[in-house]
Amino acid sequence: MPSPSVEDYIKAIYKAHADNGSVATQELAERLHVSAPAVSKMMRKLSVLKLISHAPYQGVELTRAGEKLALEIIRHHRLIELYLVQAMGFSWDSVHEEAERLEHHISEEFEDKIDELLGHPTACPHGDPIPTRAGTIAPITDRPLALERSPARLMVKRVSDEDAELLRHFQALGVTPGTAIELVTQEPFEGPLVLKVGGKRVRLTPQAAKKVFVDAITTSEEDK
Amino acid sequence: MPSPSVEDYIKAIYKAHADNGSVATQELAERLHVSAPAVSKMMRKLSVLKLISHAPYQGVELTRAGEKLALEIIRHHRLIELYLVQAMGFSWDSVHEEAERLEHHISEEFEDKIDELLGHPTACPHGDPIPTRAGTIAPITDRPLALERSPARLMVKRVSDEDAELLRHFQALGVTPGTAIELVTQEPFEGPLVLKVGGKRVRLTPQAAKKVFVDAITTSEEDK
DNA sequence: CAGCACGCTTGACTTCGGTTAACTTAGCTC
DNA sequence: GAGCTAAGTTAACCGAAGTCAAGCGTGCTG
Repeated sequence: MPSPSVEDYIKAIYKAHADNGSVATQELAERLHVSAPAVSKMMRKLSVLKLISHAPYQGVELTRAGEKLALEIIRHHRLIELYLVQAMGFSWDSVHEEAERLEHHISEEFEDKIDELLGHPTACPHGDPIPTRAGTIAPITDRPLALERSPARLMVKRVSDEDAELLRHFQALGVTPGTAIELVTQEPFEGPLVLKVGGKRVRLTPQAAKKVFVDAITTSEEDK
Repeated sequence: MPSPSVEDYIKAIYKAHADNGSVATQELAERLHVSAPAVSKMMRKLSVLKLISHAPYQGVELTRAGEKLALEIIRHHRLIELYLVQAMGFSWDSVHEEAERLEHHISEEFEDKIDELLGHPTACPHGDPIPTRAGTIAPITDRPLALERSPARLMVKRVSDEDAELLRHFQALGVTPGTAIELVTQEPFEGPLVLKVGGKRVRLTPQAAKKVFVDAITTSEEDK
């Protein structure tokens, strides 16, 4: 059974890969709040464990075993987040940290139980897909709202879960997963985006809009 | 914030004290499945942390700070156990291990939330009292069933939670906290105790009867 | 294409929690 | 009260995961 530390590294590699495509030593160091040498050393260890493939000075890549482990931890994380929100009444801005700790310490039975109690959900409170037990995950099709350039009707799919402050802001604006919004315009000189959310006009800085992920509205969602 | 390891030692000291009155190095080593030297070293550390007072070769005693820490961990443990059973539908013989891990990793907010969701309970599924947040605990008044010598009507208060097999046995017999039982007799030569539980006669080995804790029946419980 | 800067890795050391082996100490037995 | 035994402690060491300082490698820049 891998240590929490190993799990954190594997998860960070998975996320860096998903976010950037690349996985640099330094980036992992920043994500994990450790020094670069700590990362280098751990990479060797993970190589030996066959969780990554790693040619020194080149990048790092998860093996299938590493990916499965990453997805299992992420599954734990997202199921826990959703359970905390839906079953226990926590607010969506307060569950990330708790899940971050608990994800390393729950049993398979616990995982299965909350999955069952939640009715086999497919997304966490922030809209991220929940991996299956088998180690697969729905592909991401959404794009950052910040990249949308022309007015359009859009569906909020996900928001970044790591900044509680920002999550409260999104909630106050009504920008939450499953909400249909309309991008009206962007104010000049990299100014805020102007949106229509539930009939109200709201403004969102480009910074914040990077953390909101949207998709074109599908016909089945038209009734919103 | 103390490490899980420190918490485990403090909890073991508390329990050894409660069970035996004394706290020997060797006993802690057995309870924690570590070597005696590991205990010795940790005792020095806990002394420095002012969680215990420890004169070498003499026993060890929790300070008030140590006791508070022990009670906080035990509170976590018992609240988690109860939540797993009552809110999530786990069986009472399967929750000890899960609680053993999770007790070290939940936040104060989580602790408060389950306390609230459970309606500020006073006992875990095995009948052990739940310490308060302030670090107090209801005194134990029950005695091991194995020590009862004469026929009597008794109330099951607690059962030991550490052996899942035994818990299933107790459940099958109907010997659970809150159940009134009647001690009929003990068969000769340290034979099993004969009980009446819910109208049925059942037999319990002295070994098992050591793990059941009973009290005289109070008038308010007469209606059972 | 030489040189250099930056990023990555190696090396030497720390802390934490554990081990085994060797040695004290307390308390019991004669 | 001397001596032994069992329990407790100290010493030397290990592995995990981290640190800082120093040394490589890659690839961009002039």
